[in-house]
Amino acid sequence: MPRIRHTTLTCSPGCTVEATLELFGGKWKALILYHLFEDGVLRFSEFRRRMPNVTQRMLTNQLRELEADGLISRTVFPEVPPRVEYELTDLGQTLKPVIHALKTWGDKYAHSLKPEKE
Amino acid sequence: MPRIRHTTLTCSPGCTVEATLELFGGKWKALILYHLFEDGVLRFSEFRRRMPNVTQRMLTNQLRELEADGLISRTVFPEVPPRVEYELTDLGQTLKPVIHALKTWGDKYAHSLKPEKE
DNA sequence: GGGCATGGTATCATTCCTGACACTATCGGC
DNA sequence: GCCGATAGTGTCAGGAATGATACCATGCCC
Repeated sequence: MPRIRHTTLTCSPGCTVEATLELFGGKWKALILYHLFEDGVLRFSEFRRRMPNVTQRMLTNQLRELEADGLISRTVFPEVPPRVEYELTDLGQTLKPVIHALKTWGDKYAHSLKPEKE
Repeated sequence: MPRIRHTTLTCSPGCTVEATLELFGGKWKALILYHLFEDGVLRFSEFRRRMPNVTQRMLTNQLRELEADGLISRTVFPEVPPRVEYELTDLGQTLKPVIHALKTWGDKYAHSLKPEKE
């Protein structure tokens, strides 16, 4: 449903860069992954607390897409009130250096960007 | 004009991740940067050859945004036919490890993604 | 004097992303 | 029997991101 996936990877030598980016290019996905790297396991409501300006619908969406891509797993506990836990899959774990690189760069250079609007 | 920039970086601990992503989250920006890391200096037409399925308008757009963010520089040579060269700024150079991380991950794992559509 | 190359712009359409808001189920506690 | 908590879903709408297409200026070459 989101952007067209380049599964063939034949477009160009740098195509895998594109492909990787499409995995967590969603507006909140990188943040979701980041929090999972920090905390390990998170419930839906814990995400909401960490990311207050994300609507419930968006959060669900992004989580589902990450799940569909095999980066995170979703475990439902049949309790009342319901409990759902999200954590990284093995594949998701491999993204750690990538997210880490993003974070490191951001911490270092984000302040040196020309302000735009806000 | 694009996504709202988080210049304040006060939203959350992982906000810089977001901020970084917004720099090259454009559909073709990462690819542009990648090619610049590979080739050093590129003319407009050389980008077009390397990325045939990007329209001229999009390419111009993305290049201008990267320039506005201070990641690449644009040099016009007053010749005929005109010549314009793009290269990474010092700030742009610092993104190398990030793009590299994306590429490395993609090369390793992109094939193991569930195919979607295409 | 027509065609080509370069590096674009302008305009319009469409598709996709994102957000607001309302609504649902269940069970326990008061 | 009403409220709250949790983890959502459904529908609608607005705006942003992207694409298609056509157009422009210049000077050289033939």
